[in-house]
Amino acid sequence: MDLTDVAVVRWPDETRQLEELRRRGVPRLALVSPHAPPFAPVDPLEDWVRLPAAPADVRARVLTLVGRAVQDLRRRPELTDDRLLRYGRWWVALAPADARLLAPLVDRFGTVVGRGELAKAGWPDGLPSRNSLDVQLGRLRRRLNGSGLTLRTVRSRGCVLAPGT
Amino acid sequence: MDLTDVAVVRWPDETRQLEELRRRGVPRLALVSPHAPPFAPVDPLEDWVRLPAAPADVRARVLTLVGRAVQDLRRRPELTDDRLLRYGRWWVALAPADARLLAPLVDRFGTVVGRGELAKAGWPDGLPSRNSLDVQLGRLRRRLNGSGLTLRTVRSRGCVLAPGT
DNA sequence: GCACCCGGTTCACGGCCACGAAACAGCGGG
DNA sequence: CCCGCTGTTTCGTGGCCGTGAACCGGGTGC
Repeated sequence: MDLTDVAVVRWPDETRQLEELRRRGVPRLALVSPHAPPFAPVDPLEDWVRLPAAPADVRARVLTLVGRAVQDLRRRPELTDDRLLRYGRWWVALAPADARLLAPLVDRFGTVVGRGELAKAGWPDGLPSRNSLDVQLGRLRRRLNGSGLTLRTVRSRGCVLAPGT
Repeated sequence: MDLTDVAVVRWPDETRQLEELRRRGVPRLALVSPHAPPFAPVDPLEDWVRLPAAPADVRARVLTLVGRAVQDLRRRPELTDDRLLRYGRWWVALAPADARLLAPLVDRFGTVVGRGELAKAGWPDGLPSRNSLDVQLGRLRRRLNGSGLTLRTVRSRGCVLAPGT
């Protein structure tokens, strides 16, 4: 996600294109003609600037939109079959145990997954020891360092994987 | 919520005021000096316009901010049954006691909940001590720090959970 | 004006228990 | 042979929650 992912259109000349972009949810900047009435953005992924405008100002607005779009893109992590965990640009290769453990957490991203369920997912035929789940969770946590993802525990309920550091 | 609820500051001259407004979550528009570098909004409740600007343009941007602020006020917190409290992007895991106590407050968001009701919700089988409700409320308050939610007391009436800092 | 109380806030403390980190050892694959 | 993966143990720590006490501002009665 970078500058080129923001659409820039003239307004009101390119109203049709603008509507198409809105429909597709593309972040967009309207360059408003000198004598046109003021613009009214329909969502935070839309901005406008009155012409004539300094290139630096246009660029700044585009950057703001990129920032918001990235926020938005960081919706969900993705766990592939070959144990790659992706989150935005970031990724790691996971150990088999970590991947099994993570599957339900990614699946129910942002909501609580009970310890029982985690245990079942990580060790389909019975937990080896009462503490190994905690240890494995610790390792998983360490592996998520710098990812923008957090594995937080909800005491006596389970764990939740969510955005945040 | 109307035009007057949006703060307008000059930038970079009134940077201090701007920071205060950010801290308080007030929607704000920066009027950027002709030769200052471009501005970088920190959230969707912040916008900017390069001077000189037509009054109609400034007004349009203020209106946009008002619209977003209204959206923001409409937001309600959500308390899941595994003790996650969400409010917009923000969330916490709650302790069991906090969750019980919070339930009626979320339920009747923005209106006063009597102490008696709170006590009953938090301790279904009798309050342990005269002051434990207050203590627990204090802890809950602390937990809501930075959430955009406030737990305010209405003397001799009860408490109200509402947006604000 | 003064003492007093009432409702509310904050602090520190302690017991309990769930988690979490570190360290070590066995295993297996490249 | 080395390294990464995984299980096990041990110990520490930090969250949770009740309790007592100090404190504070605003009434209220004298």
